[in-house]
Amino acid sequence: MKSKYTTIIDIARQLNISKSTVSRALTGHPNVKEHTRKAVLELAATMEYQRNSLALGFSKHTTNTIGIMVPEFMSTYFPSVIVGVQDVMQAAGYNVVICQQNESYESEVSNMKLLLSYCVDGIIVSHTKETRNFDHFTLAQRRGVPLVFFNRVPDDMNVPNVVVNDYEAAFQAVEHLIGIGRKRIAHLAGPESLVNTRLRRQGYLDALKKHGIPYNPDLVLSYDLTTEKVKIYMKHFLDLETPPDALFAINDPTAIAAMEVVKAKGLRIPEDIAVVGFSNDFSAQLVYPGLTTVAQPTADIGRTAAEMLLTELKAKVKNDYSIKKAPTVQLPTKLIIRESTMVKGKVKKH
Amino acid sequence: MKSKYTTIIDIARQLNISKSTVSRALTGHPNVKEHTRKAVLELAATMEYQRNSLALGFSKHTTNTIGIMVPEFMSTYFPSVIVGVQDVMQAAGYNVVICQQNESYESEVSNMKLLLSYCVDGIIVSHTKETRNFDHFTLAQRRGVPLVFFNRVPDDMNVPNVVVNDYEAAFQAVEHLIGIGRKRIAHLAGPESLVNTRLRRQGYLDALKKHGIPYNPDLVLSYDLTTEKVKIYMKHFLDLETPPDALFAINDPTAIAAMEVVKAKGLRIPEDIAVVGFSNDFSAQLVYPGLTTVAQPTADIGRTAAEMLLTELKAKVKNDYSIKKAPTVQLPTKLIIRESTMVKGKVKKH
DNA sequence: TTTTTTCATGGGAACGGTTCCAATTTTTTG
DNA sequence: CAAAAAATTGGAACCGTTCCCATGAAAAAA
Repeated sequence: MKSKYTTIIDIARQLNISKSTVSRALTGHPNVKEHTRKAVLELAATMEYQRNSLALGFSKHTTNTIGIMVPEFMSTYFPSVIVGVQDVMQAAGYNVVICQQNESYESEVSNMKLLLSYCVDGIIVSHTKETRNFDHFTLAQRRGVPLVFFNRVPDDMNVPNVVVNDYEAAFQAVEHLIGIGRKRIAHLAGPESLVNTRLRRQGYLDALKKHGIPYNPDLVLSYDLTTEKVKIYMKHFLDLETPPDALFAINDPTAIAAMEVVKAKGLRIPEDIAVVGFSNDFSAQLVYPGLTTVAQPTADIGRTAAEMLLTELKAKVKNDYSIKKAPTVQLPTKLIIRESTMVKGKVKKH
Repeated sequence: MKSKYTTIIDIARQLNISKSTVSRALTGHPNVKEHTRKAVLELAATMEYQRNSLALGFSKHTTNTIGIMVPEFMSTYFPSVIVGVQDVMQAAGYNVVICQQNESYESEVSNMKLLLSYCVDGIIVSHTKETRNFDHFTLAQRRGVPLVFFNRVPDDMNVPNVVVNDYEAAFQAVEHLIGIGRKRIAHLAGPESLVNTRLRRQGYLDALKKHGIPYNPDLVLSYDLTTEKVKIYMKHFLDLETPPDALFAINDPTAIAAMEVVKAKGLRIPEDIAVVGFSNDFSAQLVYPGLTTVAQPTADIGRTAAEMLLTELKAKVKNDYSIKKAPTVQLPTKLIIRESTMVKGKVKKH
């Protein structure tokens, strides 16, 4: 049995015209007689004709589709970036397919191959916490498929990217903790592989230095972003001879998991330990007490990344393969102060 | 300039053999001399050959890729279903692409066309709250592309689906509210278009009936699942002459938004108003007070849907287009009782 | 050694669409 | 009304891969 799909050949046969004419009629080519065009369009509708994108992409080597790949989406950060991306790309007439690596390097490589083998026109991506080898990304570049990174950006690739000033934001966050009188500020950092980890930690270190607080290596731990580890490390902090009086966490899930430990131990937030997170996840406002955190303009990050990709796509069409420095856009963050760092009476009442 | 992609023809030319042999060597066909196979594989590696899935899918009319489409992913429900789906499908050797409708019918139709035009082998889907016309889904069926629905299932389509017993779960949730002595139980229902809305409301109604509580239409409002509306409707409930003493919300985001209103008004939860949500979103345990809710086995829902799709795909290969009733799998829910309905002293201390 | 079978390879059609070029028809112009 | 120009249409190549069929070579059987 033949395929159930209607093809332009089926239409051509029925109308006794050539498939070229059918193709022209369907794509809106000017040189088709009105009468013919109408007949084709009508028959196409009744036969439920739908253009085969595989055949099209195959022959044109371009698909009008872009991919976005995110390492996870259990927090609201990545989903909301995606919504921003879809916003812009759909308005520009592009389709968007989403891939998720589940924080697995292997998954990332295979998703990348999937996207490339389907000839997407461009890819917006944030890499996993495991990624140390970037060959699968440079491959895309060699193939002429433009990439735009956001949030997690490989530091030795010349590639357009959208980020926030992690260093500055972390600096401010820690300065805020110092401002409310904290001296023993612990830091739960992320995996070394992420730029964010390094930048935020540097911000932490420099804020301490500026205010004359000596750096205490016992109070800084890098970890792999799994909930179990937070619990272990936070317990470790609390069991120190002189435990910390504040925590700056690499992100909100970390902060929230740490808060659980603090509360379970019967300590008060912020009185005993003030806590600051990062990214202003939706849950930051829900948790008790409300979590002070660095807000990122997630939807804007998505929109900006999408616009940068559109620029790349246009440049590519014009064959403008200039080997200049790839653009970086830095969007502003904002420290959102909530109860987890409000000491003087001003605690939200429930 | 030629395409930057390496093709089997490039390899064939370099090795001075035919493309058929190259193809066979690459796909692991048995009838290739070991010597030849090795040469091909080596050259393919050095030339960074990567099979063009468009050409492949185009010629075979099957792509080894499935699509999953979800209406939104700002809550943890859908992302965690997706993870379950990926789990099973990747193990079965399938690629997974994700689409998001953003609760827009238009987006749903265009995503559906996108997936079909890319010849995905099957689609797992939950429709938007706006969807009333299901032609874009029956089209897939007519094309022989198997569908599996979950959570939001069109009620007049004979299609495999994975659900929970919304009716029973709602019944239990409301019975629980009655059990703690509530008589004026309000219900914020979802849009009429969703089966879930209707089933959960029926559960609500029948629980009231069973316990001899007369149904009060003033206490039931259907709404469109937008946060602004919750606020308006919840205020409306609280301004009633005799306001409700409990709320059963269609889902957790609704419950949480409603709780905001209650707290802003200075009322206590659960003393003045007890609240129950649905789905056990990650935020349900974070919000203060902890939200009583109906837990759904999200990852299992995803895994089950994926397995059903695999069954469909196998049946299709065997040409087993039996026109029997499509299977429905109902997975168990569990009422998670938290502080938002704990009256007798047992309130979690912070 | 001859015949048969198996193995390895090459050739070419097919998949569905676009696009260029040539051919035909229609329209315009002289 | 014939010639030129423009509009419309058909034919064929092309995109990368698989797969069927044919062919030739090598191995096994007679």
